[in-house]
Amino acid sequence: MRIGYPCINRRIGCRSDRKFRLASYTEERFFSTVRSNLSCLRQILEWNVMHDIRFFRISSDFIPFASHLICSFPWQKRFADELALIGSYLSESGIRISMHPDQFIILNSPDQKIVARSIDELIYHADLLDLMGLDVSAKIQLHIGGLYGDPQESTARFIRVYNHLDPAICRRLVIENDDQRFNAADCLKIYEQTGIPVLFDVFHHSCKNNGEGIREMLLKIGKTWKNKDGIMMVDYSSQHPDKRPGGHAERIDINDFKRFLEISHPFDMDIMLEIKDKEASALAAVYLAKADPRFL
DNA sequence: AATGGTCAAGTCAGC
DNA sequence: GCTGACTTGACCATT
Repeated sequence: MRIGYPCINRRIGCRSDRKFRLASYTEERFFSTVRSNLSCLRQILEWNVMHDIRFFRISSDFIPFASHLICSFPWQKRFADELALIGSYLSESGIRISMHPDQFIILNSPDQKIVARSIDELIYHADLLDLMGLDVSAKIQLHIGGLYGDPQESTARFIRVYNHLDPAICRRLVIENDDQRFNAADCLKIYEQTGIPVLFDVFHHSCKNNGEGIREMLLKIGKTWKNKDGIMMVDYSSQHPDKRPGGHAERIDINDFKRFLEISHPFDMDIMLEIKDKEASALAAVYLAKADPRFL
């Protein structure tokens, strides 16, 4: 079991998700931003290793505008060496990576232009992980998309698009239940028709479910991950007391997390903490897990 | 130097 | 039909 956090380390003093405005795009700006993101990612990863955190989500902004028309810079070639270097560090340190394209990436949109742009963005994600030389256990997690007033047809559209995707995307893509539209059971149905592993978001499941328990879901979902995919990834968070249902907590609720570990024991999984204070909660979670020999 | 409106992209609920 | 949430800060024009 690994524990990780997404994209940002708040105490290290640099960011690997720096970007800039489209209006100020220049090749120089692009180049220097990517270089700075590369250098910071390395620092974050080293900090993580020092603190026994071996699961990390790389921000989709790592290469800003990578899939945008404006970006004609051959970043794949220019940064191949640097990316390979990061990749060997990841492999030798046993760090697992995930990526999570954001809400604009929708494969089941009725609008072909949106689908085409989304696929371009997924190609960028796959390219990045490929250039790092990571095996296919490094995953790209995506929600199914919109309902468009007809969940069945929207699901069918997702599957049709998936069946025509580049294999470079397919081998890394996993689908995640969301808190409003497609729940874990919906994802499992899509798995049955496509074989796409399901990434279980425990918190989203508590927001939208068909009454299934967590253990029951973990048992089913664990089977959707084949050997080459690695052990299942799970997203964990808890409810922010003041926000709408689905709002992520500011800090980890350590008792709730402990309960989750106990409920999920002995399933082996890598847990991504989607909590606002990032590495701080990850430290607390790792500390807790280490204290109990059942979990490590 | 400080400020505050704005930022590539989509969907959907709520007004 | 428009705005805000999702996420989230930081960019950048204006003062």
